[in-house]
Amino acid sequence: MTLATPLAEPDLDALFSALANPTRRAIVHRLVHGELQVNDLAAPFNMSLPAVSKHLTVLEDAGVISRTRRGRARFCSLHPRSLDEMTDWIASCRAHWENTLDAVASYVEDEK
Amino acid sequence: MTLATPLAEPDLDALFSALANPTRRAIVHRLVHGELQVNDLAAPFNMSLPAVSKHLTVLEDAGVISRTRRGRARFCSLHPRSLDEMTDWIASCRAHWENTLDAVASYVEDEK
DNA sequence: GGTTTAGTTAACAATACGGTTTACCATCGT
DNA sequence: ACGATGGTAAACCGTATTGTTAACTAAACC
Repeated sequence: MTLATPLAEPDLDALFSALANPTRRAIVHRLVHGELQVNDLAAPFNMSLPAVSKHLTVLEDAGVISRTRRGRARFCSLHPRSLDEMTDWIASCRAHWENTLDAVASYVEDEK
Repeated sequence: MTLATPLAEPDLDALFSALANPTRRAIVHRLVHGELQVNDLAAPFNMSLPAVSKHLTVLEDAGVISRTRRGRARFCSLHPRSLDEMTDWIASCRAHWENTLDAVASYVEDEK
């Protein structure tokens, strides 16, 4: 039997909460087209640079992006692989769900 | 051109942050096997009933579950459809990303 | 060497989150 | 009618989140 107590899944905590913020999702969508330096990345957002920098830290800690220094600029790039962990979790839900549906279906079938 | 300013996506905010908590993910996983009344649902968790009740409210507001009253019990059931919105968002990222990879690949190809 | 450019760190404020305990309401059983 | 059961609401507390401004570090340019 599977345990209901929430076992530690710090990656998923960080991943889901990283993407729970619209600014951070917009950052991810911008980075999908290729790497950008922080200034260019931050330009369209209506907030201070430190605020954007903090969002980048959140995304980096969650493993969604990485920042590397080149000259005096920092370039941000996406780690799309990290998003797989989330879709895997959701897929595992759906798998169980569909098993349940199948079980119900076959039960109904047996009743006939 | 797509706008970088984060347009309102309240559903995604609520969905991602609903699943950013390990207790709430465990609740979802338990409900995947079928509906449960709040007491049974809450039993394995090492926290008070009001705490679980609040988590259920968060999940309900995010559209992940619904609670219906039958007698004096409240039964919780999953709305797996709601999870699609998240996977759609992630898929849209991946689609852009793969377009970018394709573009790079064909660029490299052209260079040869 | 001094100044500009790029970005982070620090300190702070307001609000949200996640838990508690107590009080409450509604339903069932006797 | 009354007590027990199932669950939510209210009030509260500590911590985390999201933003601000000001100060700082590091590379680039003249």
